[in-house]
Amino acid sequence: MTKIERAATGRARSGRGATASDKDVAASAGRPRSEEAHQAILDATLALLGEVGFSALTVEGVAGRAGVGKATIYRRWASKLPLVVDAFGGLPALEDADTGSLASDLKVMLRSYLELFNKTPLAAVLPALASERAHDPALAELFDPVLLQRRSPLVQALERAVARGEVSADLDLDLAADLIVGPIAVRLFFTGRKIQAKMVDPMVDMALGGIARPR
Amino acid sequence: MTKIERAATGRARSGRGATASDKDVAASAGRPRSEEAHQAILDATLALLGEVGFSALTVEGVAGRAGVGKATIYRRWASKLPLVVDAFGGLPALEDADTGSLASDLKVMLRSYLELFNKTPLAAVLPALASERAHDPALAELFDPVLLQRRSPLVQALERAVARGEVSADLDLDLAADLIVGPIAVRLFFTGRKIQAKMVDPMVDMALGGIARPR
DNA sequence: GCGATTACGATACACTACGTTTCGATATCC
DNA sequence: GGATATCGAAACGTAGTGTATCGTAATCGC
Repeated sequence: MTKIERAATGRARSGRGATASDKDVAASAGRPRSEEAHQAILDATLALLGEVGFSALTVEGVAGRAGVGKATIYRRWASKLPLVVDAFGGLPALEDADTGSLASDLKVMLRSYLELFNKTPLAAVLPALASERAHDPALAELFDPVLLQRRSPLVQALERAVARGEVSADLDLDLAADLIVGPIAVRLFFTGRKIQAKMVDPMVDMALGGIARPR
Repeated sequence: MTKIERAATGRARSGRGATASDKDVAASAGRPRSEEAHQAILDATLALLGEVGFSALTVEGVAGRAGVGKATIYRRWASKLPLVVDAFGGLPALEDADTGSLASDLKVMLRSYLELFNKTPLAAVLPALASERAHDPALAELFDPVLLQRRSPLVQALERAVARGEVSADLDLDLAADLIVGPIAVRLFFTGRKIQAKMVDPMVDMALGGIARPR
């Protein structure tokens, strides 16, 4: 037994929801899959993503860091890609904020979102997965719903604003959400231009000018 | 000699501008580097990027497609990354359009830009390079200026609008440009949501609402 | 308890691509 | 015509992939 200490886990597999990227479901008899190993693999994946980035990430490296055999990883994920998708799914997403006004909601949410980019390897994961999904339909199926779900708090804030009459009811909320996160995505991913926390207010204000109903 | 037919090229190296990703400048004597090989390599790189994407792109594959030895590639580019950056630089960029109004300029430019994504492997190249630049400062130095220069027509259109008084003179043009391209980037790269040509008008109108001076 | 079953970490394997180096041949400069 | 640098081709060591197999360990059904 290695560095992973195993506690009694009962029926281990039932402890987590299927992620659709698990390679196959194990039979009911025999030794259950180690939940500790599973989490150690995901943790090591995220840590290495932050340290070396996506393309330099190797399954061998993850196995070594997690104190796990390579076969244990391949038993659960078919390749590096779905593994990273799963690890990505474990990263914190946008936290909803309901402060009473759309502008304030957005500013709070985006400020805390920017912090996530400093704490997590989000900036390394997102563009890497995006570049793969174009040529891998199977990956797109895994990745797209996870991604869209991550920005749902943004859409919820917009829906509240519609209910309050802050924005027009016939607004395309999906497009509006893209308008809000677009500048951040462009700046963070495609160029090295840092985003200061104090830049959030003008960004939101500029986006809102186009979204809010004319006063 | 393979499929590359070599014409008389004179001093080959002087025919193209240094791209800063050339590995080293050759001395003045001896056989000059083949300009045909150079172009064949870049063409093959772009073709393969479109076919198999970035991560599945191999230098061996490029050499084979270009009818060139691997050493010929490594003599000019240190690795796959700067090669792709150079090939990326050869892709067509935004075409400036000066129609008299900002809204019209943007709509024309973005519509033709969308066509580029259907004709070129832009969607495969951009996120891939973006994900690498975060962990490769040398790549960032090559990539960032090329990328920023590619959207300069957008900024020029905004400057014309400022001169015409269409938008406020104290507008942050850089941020405004991000607001315009942001939704397109998010939709094209991070999700599979296609962008119809008829969606350009509402996108521009929504962005402009925040950018244009209140009427 | 006890045997059947399954996962465990470790290791060996064939395979592929990388990036380097060597080769004889070829093209250009001086 | 000699010096020099590039050419395409091929071989090389290195590293990671994904599979298979080892003996061990954990859980189930009985």
